[in-house]
Amino acid sequence: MPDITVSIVEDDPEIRESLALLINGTPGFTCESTYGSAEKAIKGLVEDLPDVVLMDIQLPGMTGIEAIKVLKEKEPDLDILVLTIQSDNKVVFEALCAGACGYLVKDTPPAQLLEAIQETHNGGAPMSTRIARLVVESFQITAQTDLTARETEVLTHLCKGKSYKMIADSLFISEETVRRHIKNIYRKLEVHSKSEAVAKAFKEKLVNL
Amino acid sequence: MPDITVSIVEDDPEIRESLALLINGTPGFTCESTYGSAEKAIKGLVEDLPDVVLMDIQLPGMTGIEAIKVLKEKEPDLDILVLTIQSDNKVVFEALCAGACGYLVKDTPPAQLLEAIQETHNGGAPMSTRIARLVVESFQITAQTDLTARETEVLTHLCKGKSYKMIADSLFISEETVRRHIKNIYRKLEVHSKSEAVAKAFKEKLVNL
DNA sequence: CTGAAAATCCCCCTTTCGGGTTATAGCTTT
DNA sequence: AAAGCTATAACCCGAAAGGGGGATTTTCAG
Repeated sequence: MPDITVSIVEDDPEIRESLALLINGTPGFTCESTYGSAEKAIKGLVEDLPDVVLMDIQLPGMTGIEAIKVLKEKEPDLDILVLTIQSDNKVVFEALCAGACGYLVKDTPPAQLLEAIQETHNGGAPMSTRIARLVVESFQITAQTDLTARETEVLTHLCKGKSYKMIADSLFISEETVRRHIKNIYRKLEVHSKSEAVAKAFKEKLVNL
Repeated sequence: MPDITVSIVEDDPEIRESLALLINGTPGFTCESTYGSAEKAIKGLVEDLPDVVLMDIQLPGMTGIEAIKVLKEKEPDLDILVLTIQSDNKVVFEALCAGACGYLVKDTPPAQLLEAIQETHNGGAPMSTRIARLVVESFQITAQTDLTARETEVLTHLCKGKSYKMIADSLFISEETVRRHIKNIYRKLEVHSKSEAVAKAFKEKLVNL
Protein backbone atom coordinates (compact mmCIF):
# COMPACT_ATOMS: atom_id res chain seq x y z
CA MET A 1 0.00 0.00 0.00
CA PRO A 2 1.42 3.41 -0.95
CA ASP A 3 1.93 6.12 1.65
CA ILE A 4 -0.91 8.47 2.48
CA THR A 5 0.14 11.83 1.07
CA VAL A 6 -0.56 14.92 3.15
CA SER A 7 -0.38 18.67 2.54
CA ILE A 8 -0.19 21.24 5.31
CA VAL A 9 -1.64 24.75 5.18
CA GLU A 10 -0.42 26.65 8.23
CA ASP A 11 1.09 30.10 8.60
CA ASP A 12 3.27 29.48 11.66
CA PRO A 13 6.54 28.09 10.24
CA GLU A 14 7.40 26.33 13.47
CA ILE A 15 4.14 24.40 13.68
CA ARG A 16 4.24 23.76 9.96
CA GLU A 17 7.70 22.24 10.08
CA SER A 18 7.06 20.14 13.15
CA LEU A 19 3.90 18.73 11.58
CA ALA A 20 5.81 17.94 8.41
CA LEU A 21 8.52 16.24 10.44
CA LEU A 22 5.97 14.18 12.34
CA ILE A 23 4.26 13.04 9.15
CA ASN A 24 7.43 12.31 7.22
CA GLY A 25 8.88 10.54 10.23
CA THR A 26 6.02 8.08 10.38
CA PRO A 27 5.99 5.03 8.11
CA GLY A 28 2.96 5.05 5.83
CA PHE A 29 2.71 8.85 5.67
CA THR A 30 4.36 11.39 3.41
CA CYS A 31 4.08 15.13 3.68
CA GLU A 32 3.96 16.12 0.06
CA SER A 33 3.83 19.89 0.37
CA THR A 34 3.35 22.72 2.86
CA TYR A 35 1.89 26.18 2.34
CA GLY A 36 2.04 29.28 4.48
CA SER A 37 -1.15 30.87 3.17
CA ALA A 38 -4.51 29.98 1.70
CA GLU A 39 -3.70 31.71 -1.57
CA LYS A 40 -0.49 29.75 -2.07
CA ALA A 41 -2.24 26.53 -1.15
CA ILE A 42 -4.97 27.07 -3.73
CA LYS A 43 -2.39 27.76 -6.38
CA GLY A 44 -0.21 24.82 -5.48
CA LEU A 45 -2.72 22.15 -4.55
CA VAL A 46 -4.44 22.01 -7.92
CA GLU A 47 -1.12 20.90 -9.40
CA ASP A 48 -0.43 17.91 -7.19
CA LEU A 49 -3.32 16.66 -5.13
CA PRO A 50 -2.53 15.00 -1.80
CA ASP A 51 -4.81 12.44 -0.18
CA VAL A 52 -5.49 14.67 2.80
CA VAL A 53 -5.04 18.39 3.44
CA LEU A 54 -4.46 19.69 6.96
CA MET A 55 -5.92 23.18 7.01
CA ASP A 56 -5.51 25.89 9.59
CA ILE A 57 -8.34 28.43 9.89
CA GLN A 58 -6.65 31.59 11.07
CA LEU A 59 -4.40 32.52 8.18
CA PRO A 60 -3.07 35.85 6.93
CA GLY A 61 -5.30 37.10 4.10
CA MET A 62 -7.87 34.58 2.99
CA THR A 63 -9.13 32.41 5.86
CA GLY A 64 -8.99 28.64 5.90
CA ILE A 65 -12.80 28.55 5.58
CA GLU A 66 -12.67 30.49 2.32
CA ALA A 67 -9.85 28.27 1.12
CA ILE A 68 -11.93 25.16 1.79
CA LYS A 69 -14.80 26.59 -0.24
CA VAL A 70 -12.57 27.37 -3.19
CA LEU A 71 -10.74 24.05 -3.07
CA LYS A 72 -13.92 21.96 -2.78
CA GLU A 73 -15.37 23.91 -5.69
CA LYS A 74 -12.43 22.81 -7.84
CA GLU A 75 -11.82 19.40 -6.28
CA PRO A 76 -14.99 18.05 -4.68
CA ASP A 77 -13.33 14.76 -3.75
CA LEU A 78 -10.41 16.27 -1.89
CA ASP A 79 -10.39 15.45 1.83
CA ILE A 80 -9.70 18.51 3.95
CA LEU A 81 -9.14 18.13 7.65
CA VAL A 82 -9.29 21.28 9.77
CA LEU A 83 -6.55 21.60 12.39
CA THR A 84 -6.89 24.79 14.38
CA ILE A 85 -6.94 26.45 17.78
CA GLN A 86 -10.36 27.97 17.26
CA SER A 87 -13.29 25.90 18.31
CA ASP A 88 -16.20 28.27 18.71
CA ASN A 89 -19.53 27.13 17.39
CA LYS A 90 -19.68 29.46 14.46
CA VAL A 91 -16.29 28.58 13.01
CA VAL A 92 -16.85 24.84 13.38
CA PHE A 93 -20.11 24.85 11.46
CA GLU A 94 -18.82 27.26 8.84
CA ALA A 95 -15.90 24.94 8.21
CA LEU A 96 -18.09 21.87 7.91
CA CYS A 97 -20.57 23.68 5.66
CA ALA A 98 -17.67 24.82 3.50
CA GLY A 99 -16.70 21.20 2.97
CA ALA A 100 -14.26 20.16 5.68
CA CYS A 101 -14.49 16.45 6.36
CA GLY A 102 -13.21 16.61 9.92
CA TYR A 103 -12.22 19.05 12.64
CA LEU A 104 -9.35 18.74 15.08
CA VAL A 105 -8.23 21.21 17.70
CA LYS A 106 -4.52 21.87 17.94
CA ASP A 107 -3.90 20.16 21.25
CA THR A 108 -4.47 16.80 19.55
CA PRO A 109 -1.56 14.50 20.44
CA PRO A 110 0.62 13.34 17.51
CA ALA A 111 -0.57 9.75 17.62
CA GLN A 112 -4.19 10.80 17.36
CA LEU A 113 -3.46 13.26 14.60
CA LEU A 114 -1.91 10.49 12.52
CA GLU A 115 -4.83 8.24 13.32
CA ALA A 116 -7.22 10.99 12.20
CA ILE A 117 -5.41 11.37 8.90
CA GLN A 118 -5.63 7.63 8.41
CA GLU A 119 -9.32 7.67 9.29
CA THR A 120 -10.02 10.53 6.91
CA HIS A 121 -8.40 8.58 4.13
CA ASN A 122 -10.58 5.59 5.01
CA GLY A 123 -13.72 7.65 4.49
CA GLY A 124 -14.21 8.80 8.05
CA ALA A 125 -14.71 12.20 9.60
CA PRO A 126 -12.53 12.54 12.67
CA MET A 127 -13.41 15.22 15.18
CA SER A 128 -12.03 16.21 18.55
CA THR A 129 -14.17 15.10 21.46
CA ARG A 130 -15.81 18.44 22.12
CA ILE A 131 -16.39 19.16 18.43
CA ALA A 132 -18.14 15.85 17.88
CA ARG A 133 -20.53 16.60 20.71
CA LEU A 134 -21.22 20.06 19.28
CA VAL A 135 -22.02 18.54 15.92
CA VAL A 136 -24.30 15.86 17.32
CA GLU A 137 -26.12 18.32 19.56
CA SER A 138 -26.86 20.47 16.54
CA PHE A 139 -29.37 17.83 15.50
CA GLN A 140 -31.27 18.01 18.74
CA ILE A 141 -34.13 20.38 19.39
CA THR A 142 -32.93 23.40 21.26
CA ALA A 143 -35.61 26.00 21.60
CA GLN A 144 -38.45 25.54 24.01
CA THR A 145 -41.54 27.30 22.75
CA ASP A 146 -44.90 27.31 24.43
CA LEU A 147 -46.76 26.26 21.30
CA THR A 148 -49.67 23.91 21.94
CA ALA A 149 -49.83 20.53 20.23
CA ARG A 150 -52.36 21.82 17.73
CA GLU A 151 -50.31 24.90 17.00
CA THR A 152 -47.22 22.78 16.37
CA GLU A 153 -49.28 20.69 14.00
CA VAL A 154 -50.38 23.78 12.10
CA LEU A 155 -46.82 25.08 12.04
CA THR A 156 -45.66 21.79 10.58
CA HIS A 157 -48.10 22.19 7.71
CA LEU A 158 -46.95 25.78 7.20
CA CYS A 159 -43.42 24.42 6.89
CA LYS A 160 -44.54 22.22 4.04
CA GLY A 161 -45.63 25.36 2.22
CA LYS A 162 -49.37 24.82 2.56
CA SER A 163 -51.99 27.55 2.34
CA TYR A 164 -54.61 28.21 5.02
CA LYS A 165 -57.16 26.37 2.91
CA MET A 166 -54.99 23.28 2.45
CA ILE A 167 -54.23 23.14 6.16
CA ALA A 168 -57.91 23.44 6.97
CA ASP A 169 -58.66 20.51 4.67
CA SER A 170 -55.85 18.40 6.14
CA LEU A 171 -56.95 18.95 9.73
CA PHE A 172 -60.69 18.89 9.02
CA ILE A 173 -61.29 22.28 10.58
CA SER A 174 -62.45 25.57 9.11
CA GLU A 175 -60.07 28.01 7.49
CA GLU A 176 -61.03 30.49 10.18
CA THR A 177 -59.71 28.20 12.88
CA VAL A 178 -56.47 27.77 11.00
CA ARG A 179 -56.27 31.54 10.87
CA ARG A 180 -56.80 31.72 14.62
CA HIS A 181 -54.06 29.15 15.32
CA ILE A 182 -51.68 30.97 13.02
CA LYS A 183 -52.39 34.26 14.76
CA ASN A 184 -51.42 32.62 18.05
CA ILE A 185 -48.31 31.08 16.50
CA TYR A 186 -47.22 34.47 15.17
CA ARG A 187 -47.72 36.05 18.57
CA LYS A 188 -45.74 33.34 20.36
CA LEU A 189 -42.91 33.22 17.82
CA GLU A 190 -42.96 37.00 17.48
CA VAL A 191 -43.24 36.94 13.69
CA HIS A 192 -45.64 38.52 11.23
CA SER A 193 -45.73 36.33 8.14
CA LYS A 194 -45.72 32.75 6.97
CA SER A 195 -42.24 32.91 5.58
CA GLU A 196 -40.89 34.35 8.80
CA ALA A 197 -42.62 31.63 10.80
CA VAL A 198 -41.26 28.92 8.52
CA ALA A 199 -37.77 30.37 8.73
CA LYS A 200 -37.91 30.45 12.51
CA ALA A 201 -39.33 26.94 12.69
CA PHE A 202 -36.48 25.58 10.60
CA LYS A 203 -33.75 27.52 12.33
CA GLU A 204 -34.91 26.53 15.79
CA LYS A 205 -35.97 23.04 14.78
CA LEU A 206 -39.50 23.53 16.09
CA VAL A 207 -40.94 20.94 13.74
CA ASN A 208 -40.20 17.32 12.88
CA LEU A 209 -40.62 17.01 9.14
CA MET B 1 -12.07 7.47 40.09
CA PRO B 2 -15.24 5.37 40.28
CA ASP B 3 -16.16 2.94 37.51
CA ILE B 4 -18.17 4.18 34.55
CA THR B 5 -21.59 2.55 34.93
CA VAL B 6 -23.26 1.21 31.80
CA SER B 7 -26.75 -0.11 30.96
CA ILE B 8 -27.49 -2.27 27.95
CA VAL B 9 -30.75 -2.28 26.01
CA GLU B 10 -30.63 -5.17 23.52
CA ASP B 11 -33.17 -7.87 22.72
CA ASP B 12 -30.76 -10.63 21.67
CA PRO B 13 -29.79 -12.36 24.95
CA GLU B 14 -26.55 -13.64 23.54
CA ILE B 15 -25.28 -10.24 22.44
CA ARG B 16 -26.60 -8.72 25.64
CA GLU B 17 -24.72 -11.13 27.85
CA SER B 18 -21.50 -10.94 25.92
CA LEU B 19 -21.56 -7.15 26.07
CA ALA B 20 -22.20 -7.30 29.81
CA LEU B 21 -19.32 -9.71 30.21
CA LEU B 22 -17.02 -7.50 28.22
CA ILE B 23 -17.91 -4.43 30.25
CA ASN B 24 -17.77 -6.14 33.64
CA GLY B 25 -14.54 -7.83 32.67
CA THR B 26 -12.82 -4.53 32.04
CA PRO B 27 -11.37 -2.52 34.92
CA GLY B 28 -12.99 0.89 35.16
CA PHE B 29 -16.33 -0.25 33.75
CA THR B 30 -19.38 -1.75 35.42
CA CYS B 31 -22.48 -3.02 33.65
CA GLU B 32 -25.14 -1.91 36.04
CA SER B 33 -28.22 -3.34 34.33
CA THR B 34 -29.44 -4.91 31.10
CA TYR B 35 -32.88 -4.77 29.47
CA GLY B 36 -34.43 -6.84 26.71
CA SER B 37 -36.90 -4.22 25.53
CA ALA B 38 -37.39 -0.47 25.31
CA GLU B 39 -40.39 -0.59 27.63
CA LYS B 40 -38.51 -2.41 30.39
CA ALA B 41 -35.56 -0.07 29.97
CA ILE B 42 -37.72 3.02 30.39
CA LYS B 43 -39.27 1.58 33.52
CA GLY B 44 -35.98 0.44 35.00
CA LEU B 45 -33.61 3.23 33.99
CA VAL B 46 -35.46 5.99 35.82
CA GLU B 47 -34.77 4.12 39.07
CA ASP B 48 -31.02 3.84 38.82
CA LEU B 49 -29.34 5.99 36.20
CA PRO B 50 -26.11 4.70 34.65
CA ASP B 51 -23.47 6.99 33.19
CA VAL B 52 -23.97 5.62 29.69
CA VAL B 53 -26.75 3.60 28.02
CA LEU B 54 -25.97 1.32 25.08
CA MET B 55 -29.14 1.25 23.01
CA ASP B 56 -30.08 -1.06 20.18
CA ILE B 57 -32.51 0.30 17.58
CA GLN B 58 -34.35 -2.74 16.32
CA LEU B 59 -36.28 -3.95 19.38
CA PRO B 60 -39.54 -5.83 19.77
CA GLY B 61 -42.37 -3.34 20.39
CA MET B 62 -41.15 0.18 20.91
CA THR B 63 -38.06 0.99 18.85
CA GLY B 64 -34.81 2.26 20.29
CA ILE B 65 -35.46 5.65 18.65
CA GLU B 66 -38.73 6.03 20.52
CA ALA B 67 -37.04 4.91 23.71
CA ILE B 68 -34.36 7.57 23.30
CA LYS B 69 -37.03 10.25 22.90
CA VAL B 70 -38.85 9.15 26.04
CA LEU B 71 -35.69 8.79 28.09
CA LYS B 72 -34.24 12.14 27.06
CA GLU B 73 -37.57 13.75 27.87
CA LYS B 74 -37.29 12.47 31.43
CA GLU B 75 -33.52 12.61 31.80
CA PRO B 76 -32.04 15.21 29.46
CA ASP B 77 -28.53 14.69 30.79
CA LEU B 78 -28.43 10.94 30.26
CA ASP B 79 -25.85 9.86 27.67
CA ILE B 80 -27.28 7.34 25.23
CA LEU B 81 -25.00 5.64 22.77
CA VAL B 82 -26.64 3.81 19.87
CA LEU B 83 -25.17 0.40 19.07
CA THR B 84 -26.94 -1.26 16.16
CA ILE B 85 -26.63 -3.08 12.87
CA GLN B 86 -28.69 -0.57 10.98
CA SER B 87 -26.85 2.31 9.43
CA ASP B 88 -29.11 3.76 6.79
CA ASN B 89 -29.29 7.50 6.56
CA LYS B 90 -32.79 7.86 7.91
CA VAL B 91 -32.26 5.84 11.08
CA VAL B 92 -28.97 7.56 11.90
CA PHE B 93 -30.45 11.04 11.75
CA GLU B 94 -33.62 10.03 13.55
CA ALA B 95 -31.53 8.64 16.38
CA LEU B 96 -29.39 11.75 16.64
CA CYS B 97 -32.44 14.03 16.49
CA ALA B 98 -34.07 11.94 19.19
CA GLY B 99 -31.11 12.67 21.46
CA ALA B 100 -28.49 9.96 20.97
CA CYS B 101 -25.04 11.28 21.70
CA GLY B 102 -23.19 8.81 19.52
CA TYR B 103 -23.74 6.05 16.98
CA LEU B 104 -21.79 2.82 16.64
CA VAL B 105 -22.40 -0.01 14.24
CA LYS B 106 -22.27 -3.51 15.69
CA ASP B 107 -19.05 -4.63 14.06
CA THR B 108 -17.16 -2.25 16.34
CA PRO B 109 -14.31 -4.20 17.96
CA PRO B 110 -14.49 -4.54 21.78
CA ALA B 111 -11.55 -2.24 22.43
CA GLN B 112 -13.13 0.54 20.41
CA LEU B 113 -16.49 0.03 22.04
CA LEU B 114 -14.96 0.51 25.47
CA GLU B 115 -13.08 3.53 24.20
CA ALA B 116 -16.34 4.95 22.85
CA ILE B 117 -18.07 4.50 26.21
CA GLN B 118 -15.18 6.27 27.87
CA GLU B 119 -15.31 9.06 25.31
CA THR B 120 -19.05 9.47 25.74
CA HIS B 121 -18.54 9.85 29.45
CA ASN B 122 -15.89 12.50 28.78
CA GLY B 123 -18.38 14.59 26.84
CA GLY B 124 -17.63 13.25 23.38
CA ALA B 125 -19.82 11.84 20.66
CA PRO B 126 -18.23 8.71 19.24
CA MET B 127 -19.36 7.54 15.83
CA SER B 128 -18.30 4.74 13.53
CA THR B 129 -16.22 5.91 10.58
CA ARG B 130 -18.98 5.80 8.00
CA ILE B 131 -21.54 7.39 10.32
CA ALA B 132 -19.27 10.32 11.11
CA ARG B 133 -18.83 11.03 7.43
CA LEU B 134 -22.59 10.86 6.89
CA VAL B 135 -23.12 13.35 9.66
CA VAL B 136 -20.48 15.77 8.43
CA GLU B 137 -21.72 15.57 4.85
CA SER B 138 -25.18 16.53 6.03
CA PHE B 139 -23.84 20.04 6.57
CA GLN B 140 -22.66 20.40 3.02
CA ILE B 141 -24.77 21.77 0.22
CA THR B 142 -26.30 19.00 -1.79
CA ALA B 143 -28.71 20.27 -4.38
CA GLN B 144 -27.52 22.07 -7.45
CA THR B 145 -30.10 24.54 -8.67
CA ASP B 146 -29.79 26.82 -11.65
CA LEU B 147 -30.68 29.94 -9.70
CA THR B 148 -28.75 33.04 -10.74
CA ALA B 149 -26.71 35.01 -8.22
CA ARG B 150 -29.40 37.66 -7.97
CA GLU B 151 -32.11 35.08 -7.53
CA THR B 152 -30.18 33.39 -4.74
CA GLU B 153 -29.82 36.78 -3.12
CA VAL B 154 -33.58 37.35 -3.28
CA LEU B 155 -34.23 33.84 -1.97
CA THR B 156 -31.94 34.54 0.96
CA HIS B 157 -34.02 37.56 1.87
CA LEU B 158 -37.20 35.50 1.53
CA CYS B 159 -35.68 33.04 4.00
CA LYS B 160 -35.32 35.86 6.50
CA GLY B 161 -39.05 36.37 6.27
CA LYS B 162 -38.93 39.67 4.38
CA SER B 163 -41.78 41.05 2.29
CA TYR B 164 -41.45 42.07 -1.36
CA LYS B 165 -41.25 45.68 -0.27
CA MET B 166 -38.48 45.07 2.27
CA ILE B 167 -36.47 43.09 -0.24
CA ALA B 168 -36.87 45.85 -2.78
CA ASP B 169 -35.54 48.37 -0.26
CA SER B 170 -32.61 46.15 0.73
CA LEU B 171 -31.50 45.58 -2.85
CA PHE B 172 -32.31 49.11 -4.09
CA ILE B 173 -34.57 47.85 -6.84
CA SER B 174 -38.28 48.24 -7.46
CA GLU B 175 -40.84 45.93 -5.97
CA GLU B 176 -41.77 44.90 -9.50
CA THR B 177 -38.31 43.55 -10.08
CA VAL B 178 -38.43 41.62 -6.86
CA ARG B 179 -41.70 40.14 -8.09
CA ARG B 180 -40.08 39.16 -11.36
CA HIS B 181 -37.16 37.45 -9.61
CA ILE B 182 -39.51 35.60 -7.31
CA LYS B 183 -41.59 34.43 -10.26
CA ASN B 184 -38.45 32.95 -11.76
CA ILE B 185 -37.42 31.39 -8.45
CA TYR B 186 -40.84 29.76 -8.11
CA ARG B 187 -40.61 28.37 -11.63
CA LYS B 188 -37.12 26.95 -11.07
CA LEU B 189 -37.88 25.49 -7.65
CA GLU B 190 -41.31 24.35 -8.80
CA VAL B 191 -43.13 26.02 -5.90
CA HIS B 192 -46.01 28.45 -5.70
CA SER B 193 -45.65 30.42 -2.48
CA LYS B 194 -43.12 32.10 -0.25
CA SER B 195 -43.45 29.54 2.50
CA GLU B 196 -42.93 26.67 0.06
CA ALA B 197 -39.86 28.39 -1.36
CA VAL B 198 -38.44 29.01 2.11
CA ALA B 199 -39.10 25.42 3.13
CA LYS B 200 -37.35 24.11 0.03
CA ALA B 201 -34.45 26.50 0.47
CA PHE B 202 -33.87 25.29 4.04
CA LYS B 203 -34.31 21.62 3.28
CA GLU B 204 -31.93 21.68 0.35
CA LYS B 205 -29.56 24.21 1.91
CA LEU B 206 -29.86 26.58 -1.01
CA VAL B 207 -28.99 29.62 1.09
CA ASN B 208 -26.20 30.58 3.49
CA LEU B 209 -27.81 32.44 6.34
C1' DC C 1 -20.21 42.72 -33.00
C1' DT C 2 -24.11 40.08 -31.94
C1' DG C 3 -27.34 37.38 -29.56
C1' DA C 4 -28.77 35.17 -25.37
C1' DA C 5 -29.34 35.52 -20.66
C1' DA C 6 -29.99 38.29 -16.80
C1' DA C 7 -31.76 42.22 -14.54
C1' DT C 8 -34.68 45.88 -14.52
C1' DC C 9 -39.50 48.02 -14.64
C1' DC C 10 -44.73 48.42 -15.60
C1' DC C 11 -49.83 47.02 -15.88
C1' DC C 12 -53.69 43.91 -15.26
C1' DC C 13 -56.37 41.04 -12.07
C1' DT C 14 -57.61 37.51 -8.35
C1' DT C 15 -56.54 35.15 -4.29
C1' DT C 16 -54.38 34.84 0.02
C1' DC C 17 -52.83 36.83 4.20
C1' DG C 18 -52.66 39.40 8.48
C1' DG C 19 -54.83 42.12 12.05
C1' DG C 20 -58.85 43.46 14.63
C1' DT C 21 -63.01 41.82 17.12
C1' DT C 22 -66.36 38.51 19.05
C1' DA C 23 -68.17 34.09 20.66
C1' DT C 24 -68.96 29.21 22.40
C1' DA C 25 -67.86 24.61 24.08
C1' DG C 26 -64.70 21.76 26.67
C1' DC C 27 -61.13 21.00 29.80
C1' DT C 28 -57.86 21.99 33.68
C1' DT C 29 -56.48 24.39 37.63
C1' DT C 30 -57.22 26.87 41.58
C1' DA D 1 -67.61 27.42 41.45
C1' DA D 2 -64.78 30.51 39.10
C1' DA D 3 -60.95 31.52 36.31
C1' DG D 4 -58.04 30.39 32.57
C1' DC D 5 -56.55 28.15 28.54
C1' DT D 6 -57.47 25.65 24.18
C1' DA D 7 -59.88 24.63 20.15
C1' DT D 8 -63.37 25.76 17.41
C1' DA D 9 -65.83 29.30 14.23
C1' DA D 10 -67.33 33.70 12.08
C1' DC D 11 -67.00 38.60 10.12
C1' DC D 12 -64.65 42.83 8.04
C1' DC D 13 -61.04 45.17 5.66
C1' DG D 14 -56.84 46.62 3.74
C1' DA D 15 -52.36 44.95 2.43
C1' DA D 16 -49.53 41.49 0.40
C1' DA D 17 -48.75 37.92 -2.65
C1' DG D 18 -49.16 35.43 -6.95
C1' DG D 19 -50.21 34.67 -12.05
C1' DG D 20 -50.72 36.60 -16.69
C1' DG D 21 -49.01 39.71 -19.95
C1' DG D 22 -45.14 43.02 -22.14
C1' DA D 23 -40.87 45.94 -22.46
C1' DT D 24 -36.13 47.93 -21.88
C1' DT D 25 -31.42 47.91 -20.50
C1' DT D 26 -26.98 45.44 -19.02
C1' DT D 27 -23.82 42.01 -19.31
C1' DC D 28 -21.12 38.61 -21.06
C1' DA D 29 -19.59 34.87 -24.07
C1' DG D 30 -18.93 33.38 -28.68
